[in-house]
Amino acid sequence: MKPTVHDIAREAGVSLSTVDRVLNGRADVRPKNAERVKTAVRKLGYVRDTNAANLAKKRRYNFVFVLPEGPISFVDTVAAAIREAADAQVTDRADVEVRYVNAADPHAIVKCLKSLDLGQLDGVAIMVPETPQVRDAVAHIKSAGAYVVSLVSDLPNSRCDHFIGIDNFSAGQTAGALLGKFLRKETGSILVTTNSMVARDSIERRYGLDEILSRDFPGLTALPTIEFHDDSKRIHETLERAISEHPELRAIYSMGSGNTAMLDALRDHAGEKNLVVVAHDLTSVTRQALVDGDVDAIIVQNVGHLARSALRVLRAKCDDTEIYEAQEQIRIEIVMRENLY
Amino acid sequence: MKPTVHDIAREAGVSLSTVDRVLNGRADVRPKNAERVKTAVRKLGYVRDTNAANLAKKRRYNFVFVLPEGPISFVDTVAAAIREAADAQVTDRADVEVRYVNAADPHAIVKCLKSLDLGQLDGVAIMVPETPQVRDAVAHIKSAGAYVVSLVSDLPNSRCDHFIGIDNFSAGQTAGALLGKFLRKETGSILVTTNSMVARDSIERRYGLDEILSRDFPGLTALPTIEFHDDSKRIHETLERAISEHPELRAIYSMGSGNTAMLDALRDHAGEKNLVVVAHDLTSVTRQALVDGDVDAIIVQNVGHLARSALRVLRAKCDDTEIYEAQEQIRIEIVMRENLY
DNA sequence: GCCTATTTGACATACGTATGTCAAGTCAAC
DNA sequence: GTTGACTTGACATACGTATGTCAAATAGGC
Repeated sequence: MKPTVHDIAREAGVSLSTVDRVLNGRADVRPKNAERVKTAVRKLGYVRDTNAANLAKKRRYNFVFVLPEGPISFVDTVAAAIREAADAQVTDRADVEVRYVNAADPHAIVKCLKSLDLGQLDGVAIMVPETPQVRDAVAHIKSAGAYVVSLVSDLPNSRCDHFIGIDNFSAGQTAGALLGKFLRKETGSILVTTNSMVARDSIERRYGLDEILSRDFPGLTALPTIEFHDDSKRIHETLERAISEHPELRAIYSMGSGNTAMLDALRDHAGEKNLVVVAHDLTSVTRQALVDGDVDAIIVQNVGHLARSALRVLRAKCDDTEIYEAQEQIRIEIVMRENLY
Repeated sequence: MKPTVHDIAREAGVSLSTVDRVLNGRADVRPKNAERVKTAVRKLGYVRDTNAANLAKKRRYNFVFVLPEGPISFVDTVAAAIREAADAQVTDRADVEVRYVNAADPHAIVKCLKSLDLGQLDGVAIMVPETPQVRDAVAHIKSAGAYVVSLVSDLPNSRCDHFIGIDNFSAGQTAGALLGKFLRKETGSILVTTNSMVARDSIERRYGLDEILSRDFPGLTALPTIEFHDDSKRIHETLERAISEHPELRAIYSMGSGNTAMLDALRDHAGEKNLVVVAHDLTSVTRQALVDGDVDAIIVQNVGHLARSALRVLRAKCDDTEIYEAQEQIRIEIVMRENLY
């Protein structure tokens, strides 16, 4: 039988009230008695029944997700996953709200974070680039007693409670290894594209790619990263030029958002080149491209897992409960047409 | 505010007792009143608070896992994952026991299944091949009110409540696609090995492989499957012969257990051939082989996910709660050195 | 040893559900 | 209209925890 507070009281030779005061820090307790309670807790291996406690407290968890706004289809899939997870039983007692900010504007991000009702808030998951202002806002939220996790892109200098996402350096390595193996005996160059290198993600992926290519696939050269800042004309021109200027072009690695334009351009300009294509993130566009055979493989972080993990981690933090790391580890998945889900 | 049984009673104009009788089928209730309760439930969208109910009932869940015994390292990883999941908070209120049977002996399996204390049992997850006897035993367990899920290998003709595992046909397709893409412009043959084709898994994977090769990679031919029945000498000889007899050999696909022997043999006999190797299941052996570069990619079903999923599904069945399909979907993962976890 | 401030314990109530007892109510058949 | 069988409602208790009230116990300062 699991010990209860009653057992603790008996073991410690104090009353239930005192046990409660120690466990919940509700009033001054003489050090001697506090120590006896703590000893009894350790001795009996007491762990609070969070469900019963939540029942008694009528506990609700208030969580907010802050996502970048704009026409980024990956973010849409994340948002959908959050809503689905919030609806499912995974999140009893949790109210979750999704807010959007202009991620390119640190000021706007901070404004959004400052506008949170810290009295109500239990935790927030944020998916924005790190800036000093964001770092301060995170600290502010934490000082108010709420928990903060970063989602998808890490905020290494902010004191977040957890990071929910993949290691982008490894993701870049994985892409590089895939490209290298797909091009096994071939040599040539790889076109690397992204919407913007401002996002830390792309930078890290690029590092990972370069590292693995130079170490394991010296016959392959990655061309300088092309950024096309939501400009589909630019990607068309760039791709066209790259194909004509680089007859040795063998592959394309699309590192981040903006797959749509890249894939459109690819269809127009590279029909006969038979390029190997690796992209990131499973969206309706990349999904279709996989099915059509326009993309060979996609590097994926499962958005359902991201959403559920963020919620579980925030809850665990609120409950001061251990995080089940094995479950919260977001894996770098490789998806091809055959294991598409 | 979520409606409670009190709200239902008020809405239906009956007493709490009657609501309880209807909700838990505890006694005869006049049809008219039963209908009023059910209507109120629907109208208010009442859902039972399982945590509160479990608290009141002092509910415990009794689950048993039945795994194949013998020196199968994949099974060891599954068992470890089950124990880890059972220890973690994921499984409050659950007692889980792991039993081993000789999976090659249908009689032994049935004996094990019959020996379960059906009075205590709430659910069982079984990882054994399907036979008519097993099918009957499953039916027997179910008729006693316990739930049954199949783990890793499906029992399509038994009336299990759920299957926790991957689609092995798709897994074979995935392996085929990987091999095809790794060998992009090459032609030649692929050696296919397994410990035993008795297991349905291997058969399905082989079908998937053949399907994808003939459709998408006609230049590649899969040789007849070699079974080596726990005989490491046989795999050595076979591999040696295959390499000498098939100069066009390009790759090896190890479909199931027995990777150890296969990899040993590979190191001895195929040093200079530079074969592409795809195997199944992440064990200490395949993990090391990945790191050493002896294997190019591994098709994985995450054992932690398998274990947690089995437990969640069994609970959901016991609670008559909806299964969160998106979460329970076991993915066919592709693991290379770079995204190894 | 007394006074006061602090600490403690006993008790009650609650959360949402389960389950039992027993008296009161309702119904159908005679 | 009465009987007996069935159905219902009121109430009590419980699960493990939280939280409040108030009187009693205790410690420390004198």
